[in-house]
Amino acid sequence: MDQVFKALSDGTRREMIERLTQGPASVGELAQPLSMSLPAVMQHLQVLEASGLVRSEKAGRVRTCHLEPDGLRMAEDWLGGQRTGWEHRLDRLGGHLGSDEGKRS
Amino acid sequence: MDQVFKALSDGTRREMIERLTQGPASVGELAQPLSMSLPAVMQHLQVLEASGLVRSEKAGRVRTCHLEPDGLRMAEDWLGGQRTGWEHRLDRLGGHLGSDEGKRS
DNA sequence: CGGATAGTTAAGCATGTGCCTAACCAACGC
DNA sequence: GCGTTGGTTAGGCACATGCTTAACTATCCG
Repeated sequence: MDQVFKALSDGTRREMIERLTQGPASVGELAQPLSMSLPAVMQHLQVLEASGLVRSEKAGRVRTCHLEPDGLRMAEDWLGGQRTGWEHRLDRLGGHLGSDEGKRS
Repeated sequence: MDQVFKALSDGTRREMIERLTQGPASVGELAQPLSMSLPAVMQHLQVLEASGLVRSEKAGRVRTCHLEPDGLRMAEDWLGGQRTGWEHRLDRLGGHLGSDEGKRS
């Protein structure tokens, strides 16, 4: 979990993820819009893989990376859990707080 | 956004957040279960406040901290957006497999 | 007032992070 | 084979992070 949020805490890595939502990409393709050396991209990629957010396989001399959505979901679940826990507490705490009610996802 | 995920990327800070879902707490109360000096907790608190996830006010000599759920929701939304974007791509791809004539980005 | 309580500031240290360059390896294409 | 392309490894540098202790301020309580 640490690793997931740490991976997400860098803007460059989030850009890479956004790129990967549009479909798989090679390391070079990931690097192209990033104005950054290839080794730097590699390191970001390693962080993303260590976190479980991204997986990649090498075919020939090109490594193809794709998203692993379970990782995103895990982070999303933790966040949602905290938020709903908080909302639940407010419920228990007397329901007439009024204005922000009935909204749930 | 960077700051939100950076704040969440540390286990100690996530513990503090979990604590705060159960209701407001003073700095000392936050520090108690953390086996860590008070200044260290202060620094974590500053990170959390800078990220917008937590807010705190000082009354007398005690500072009371509480969660700011909009921050959590923002992070959750980004994650959800990526995931649903990815799922949507899979949808488009499911109709006619094998033809990849869409966007080449 | 004077002491205990709650927090804050300052300085310093060890380690981690993000980037670079230079060199290296492994497919291709001819 | 030989050069080119795509990726990888190694080493290093600048700065950020997470923590510490020591000293300081500000409130409360008797």
